[in-house]
Amino acid sequence: MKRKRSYARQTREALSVLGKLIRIGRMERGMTAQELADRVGISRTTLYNIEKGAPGAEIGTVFEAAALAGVRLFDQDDTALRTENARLAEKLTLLPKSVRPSRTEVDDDF
Amino acid sequence: MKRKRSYARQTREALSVLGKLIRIGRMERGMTAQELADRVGISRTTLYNIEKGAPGAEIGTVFEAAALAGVRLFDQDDTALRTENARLAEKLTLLPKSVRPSRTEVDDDF
DNA sequence: AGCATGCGTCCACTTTACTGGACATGACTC
DNA sequence: GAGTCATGTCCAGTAAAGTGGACGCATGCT
Repeated sequence: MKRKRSYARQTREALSVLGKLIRIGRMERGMTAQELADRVGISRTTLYNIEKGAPGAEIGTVFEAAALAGVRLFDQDDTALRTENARLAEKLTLLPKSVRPSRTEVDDDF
Repeated sequence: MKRKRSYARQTREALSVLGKLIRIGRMERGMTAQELADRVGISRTTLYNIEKGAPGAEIGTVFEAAALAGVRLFDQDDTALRTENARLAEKLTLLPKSVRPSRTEVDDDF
């Protein structure tokens, strides 16, 4: 049977960071949670959990969401890894309390 | 209901690469599939699927396996990302057909 | 060669994540 | 303030992932 698991701190942090990267990438592209969820093919609830860093989500959907949000993942030559992520990561601490893509203009620098 | 999904090429590649990194890291540490599975708290079957790059696996267990196998994931300052992975990635193409950690010596350079 | 060990893979059963809907809250516009 | 839109969060039903066991095969040891 499937058991409830515990995760190392490093694992939880990685999940949290990836979730935030996805959220930042999504907002930068002016997508609502619903829009991204539709493109990935999951419910908004699940995307919300992914962005929160839930460990139970399927890795395929998480990676797909990341890809559609512009987050670089593991590549054959993983030199490409940092390029985009590093830029996004700079904004990790700037996450607004309640996030919502501006309706008046998109692609602002929030 | 849960639907069967399709994934972008980029997503499948990321999954495949991560799986291989885990396998390489595990072998470098002289761990059998069973040992790593036990430490993560999953079955050998599931670990096998993860190393194969199955998109359905839970991201928490995949990241945990990666952490225990020495693969660096997403960090707060993601400068650390490449260091270890780049070294492992050099061996991506050298994967032996049938893998098994040598019993006589561990930590060899294969 | 014979034996032991680890991997590749299948299957029926069980547990879990995903879903869709619903409701509250926060933020922006008029 | 009223109206709108996006997010935060909960829940019961349902489909899918995880499990343990089993079997064959490859590899390494003696």
